[in-house]
Amino acid sequence: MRDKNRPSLEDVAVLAGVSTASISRCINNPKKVAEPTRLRIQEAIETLGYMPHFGGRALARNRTNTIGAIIPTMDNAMFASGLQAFQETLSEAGVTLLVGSSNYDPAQEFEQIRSLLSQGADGLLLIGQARPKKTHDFLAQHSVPHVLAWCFPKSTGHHAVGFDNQKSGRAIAEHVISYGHRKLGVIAGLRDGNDRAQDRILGIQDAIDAHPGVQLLGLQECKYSFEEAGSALDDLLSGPVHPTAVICGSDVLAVGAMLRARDLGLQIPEDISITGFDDINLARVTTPGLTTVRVPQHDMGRKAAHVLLGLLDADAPQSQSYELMTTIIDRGTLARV
Amino acid sequence: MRDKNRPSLEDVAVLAGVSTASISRCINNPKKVAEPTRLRIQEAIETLGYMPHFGGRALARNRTNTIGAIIPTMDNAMFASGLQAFQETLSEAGVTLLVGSSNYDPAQEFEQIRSLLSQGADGLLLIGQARPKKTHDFLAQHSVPHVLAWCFPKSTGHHAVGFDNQKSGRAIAEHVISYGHRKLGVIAGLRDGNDRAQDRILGIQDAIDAHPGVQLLGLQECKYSFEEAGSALDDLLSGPVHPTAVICGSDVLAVGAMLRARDLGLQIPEDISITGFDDINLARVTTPGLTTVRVPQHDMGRKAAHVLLGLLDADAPQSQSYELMTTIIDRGTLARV
DNA sequence: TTGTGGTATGCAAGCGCTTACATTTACGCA
DNA sequence: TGCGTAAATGTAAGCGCTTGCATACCACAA
Repeated sequence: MRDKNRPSLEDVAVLAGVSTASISRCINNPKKVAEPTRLRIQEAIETLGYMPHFGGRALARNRTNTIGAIIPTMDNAMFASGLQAFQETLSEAGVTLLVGSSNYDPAQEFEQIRSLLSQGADGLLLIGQARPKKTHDFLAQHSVPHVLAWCFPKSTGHHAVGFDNQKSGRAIAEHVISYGHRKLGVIAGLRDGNDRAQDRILGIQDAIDAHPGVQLLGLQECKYSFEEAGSALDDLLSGPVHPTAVICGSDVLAVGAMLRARDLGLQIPEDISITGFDDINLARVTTPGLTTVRVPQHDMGRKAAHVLLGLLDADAPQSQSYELMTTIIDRGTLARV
Repeated sequence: MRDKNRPSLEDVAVLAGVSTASISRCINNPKKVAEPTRLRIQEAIETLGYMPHFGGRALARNRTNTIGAIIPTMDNAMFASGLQAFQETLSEAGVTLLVGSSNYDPAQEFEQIRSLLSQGADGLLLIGQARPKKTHDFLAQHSVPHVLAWCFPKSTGHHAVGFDNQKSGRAIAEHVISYGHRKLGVIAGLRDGNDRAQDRILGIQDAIDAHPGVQLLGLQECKYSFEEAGSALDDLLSGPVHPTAVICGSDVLAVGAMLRARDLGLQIPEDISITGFDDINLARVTTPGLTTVRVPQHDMGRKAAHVLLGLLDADAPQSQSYELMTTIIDRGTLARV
């Protein structure tokens, strides 16, 4: 099994004329080694091109310095940019990122959790709070340090760095209502297994309930794609009464609806108002710009990394959860009526 | 060091009443174990919630089943979606993805290479071909299996899955010229250390050189952000003669230019034509839709994964390189003059 | 009965690194 | 000079898993 080409600690030790222990110390805790020895060792490492063997190290330390993240998909800029910030922050701390994707499927998520864990992840970043009991049990059984992002559960004992989807959903709906809209439509992501989508809808519903006279003419669920959102808009417009505003559960959905509306010859926002959620790049680019809810993706990623690192650092002050605030960005897709 | 809570092979062996060797075999090669034993073992594994220890396994096998990818940034949907496809494909093969990002900086890339390798990556996905000698030497010294994506070098002995940036750059420029444009401007990414940006420019230059009468009025390099691209457009428009078309090195740049053009009160494409490169979601969403070069991001990610997996599989037919084709997508930002 | 070949399992030697503990060395001070 | 102490280094025992080799067992043929 031994790889003849790869130098081991042993080899370095021989070259430098010291024991393997000293090399190890020199690498992990340079102060414990005398200056001249250290130089000799460093030179040996250099000339041999030595790199510690990951397996050996992980075995001896029972720690990999690796953290896993499982997100629905990197195809949504939302998660991609959060992940980018997450990775950068980990990297600064010398920790490496393992990535898995679930495609919004709890079963796949479970598999990825298993997989990343068996790859030695010391901790995990997970999106949202809703998951099958099986998954929860698994995390508990193995006492996996993990933090949840993109949500902020009030109750559970999980660590979380995110925002309150329901509150934010309510906020954007209130905003729409405050513009005078009374007949609303909603295009949301598939709720099943997706608490973020679910909570946003709940929030919207809250707002509607709080305003007598405001009615929800239709609620469509669909996948996060332009095409599906377009069809959802079709359905919303198929009834006898049309909504004056369509609140969408994500920017991708909103943009899909906008594209379809344009194809139908509808002016935005004159003929129909549309709002998004997330504030990804797309939202800045449409004409008119998309009125949406800004989610602090980078902050979330960065902060989640800090919390997770804190969780793994035995002598760090116990990490907390952080609730981040969302804000409404008014661009041009919401009209006053 | 021993983690009291974590069951080891030993524990399972005791419970199942067999040797550790059988357990190991049962996990890695079930056929080598008799039916009844296998069931007994599986039950033991189940009740203990046993999961193989990564370090032990990596040490014994000298293989981690992990592959690293280092991309400039996930903040660009271009790379994010390629990475998504890459990850999915690896996952199907039971391989886990490690991610590093370089922010277009060769030094950072080198660090990430070191880092991922020392985390045990069996192979690497890298973007583009241009890198410092130091990096090349390092890869060679450690004989790291790797494949290059987003490029298709003709000469080197590297494995690659990508496309010819120069050819594609030339193609889009020819396209623009064929529409009658004679006064061109270019907004490109920073060339330094970025062969994709560089090659695209070379291709554009090729096309210009091949058409006497066509002139390049200005070439701006900038970071991949809307704002910088906007400023670049300003600069392009600051001369006495304005370009009738601006060829951009990426969709992000093109969209940035479009936004600025709009702010300046210019109609696209009547007053100025703009083209992109990549064909990310953004390009479908602008008004009018962005005329751009489609890069098969998903295919590239998927194929790169296959090639890399092939490289690592000792008894696989030797993997090849693949050149993928780009196509020009005509939307609405290119006018005939 | 014995021999033969195949299959199922166990034994034990690593894989490369870390670290508790033992040993050596150097130095200051009585 | 001798002793105590601290700093530097060495020794060796694991960490959990894989795997070549040895062993045990069984069915069948001679």
